[in-house]
Amino acid sequence: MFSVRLGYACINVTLGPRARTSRTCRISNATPHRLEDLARANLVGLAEVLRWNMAHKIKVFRISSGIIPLASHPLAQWPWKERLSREISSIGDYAKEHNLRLSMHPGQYTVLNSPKKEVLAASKAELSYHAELLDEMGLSSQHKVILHVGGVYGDRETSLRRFQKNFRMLPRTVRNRLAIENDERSYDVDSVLNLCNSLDMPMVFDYLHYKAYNSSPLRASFLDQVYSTWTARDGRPELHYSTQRRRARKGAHADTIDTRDFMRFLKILPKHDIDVMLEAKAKDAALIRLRNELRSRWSPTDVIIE
DNA sequence: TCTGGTCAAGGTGGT
DNA sequence: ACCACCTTGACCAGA
Repeated sequence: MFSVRLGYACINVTLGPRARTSRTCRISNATPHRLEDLARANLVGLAEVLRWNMAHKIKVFRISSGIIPLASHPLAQWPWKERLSREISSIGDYAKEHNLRLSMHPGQYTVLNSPKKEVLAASKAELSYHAELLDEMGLSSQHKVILHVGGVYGDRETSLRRFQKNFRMLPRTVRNRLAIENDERSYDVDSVLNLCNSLDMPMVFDYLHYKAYNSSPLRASFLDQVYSTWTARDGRPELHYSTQRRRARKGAHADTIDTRDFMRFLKILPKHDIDVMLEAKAKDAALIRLRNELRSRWSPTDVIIE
């Protein structure tokens, strides 16, 4: 018997615009006062989304990187941690009280293995912001910041070594938060698994990226190796799952999750508790639809869908 | 109130 | 060489 908890990323489409969590502004309009108003409104939105999630028994959620707008930008600095400490810690308290799993996923501009020192510096600042936000919430290192390896720059091996070197230079508090995810064209599951083993980091397995990159069928023994990168400090393994959008670029997310395909995926899984982050354009609505369909069409004896 | 151009930012792949 | 695309759309000026 094992448990699969479902989650979704960043946006709740049911609650509507009031519960947005990524209000932002342009650098040209950014003042400390304005940034603070936006961030505070975003945190109110996040609290509302988390309450909605609890009312719908959803315990896994990705916090938008835009929750503190422009947080790592050198021209938009203000003491957000002090100014919003009450709001941030109250969200953390709520998450701990209800045993929520929160994660974050910096965007494509965060490239830890870039050969350019300005890009590396900006990436370090962005990773620190992510880690500091979760730290301020008082959340353990089970609440992850999930990163891709980055660019290839014509030489995958050298670029992997540069990732290792730069990773080792990060503060411990940031390193303990990080997990690495396979992508759809540069670093496949094998290279990310090797990298994670060499750095003692957990690996996030992304199903759609795997399918886009690899032609071989997924095996439970491979997922066992992925799961073994997660220690007690990291919590249960987190996986990403999405359905390919029809007649679209390879790797494009569909609006919803294909239920039959997800059922096949469940049957492959090792008997181990996990969290699955669903990446679908319909967000919370896609999660609820999938969960309802699973419950009505399938009565497994060894999996609990939460 | 709506819309099209633009926004902090990097790297890749298709033309 | 240029452009669209992506994580996670959202802002804003001009109508």
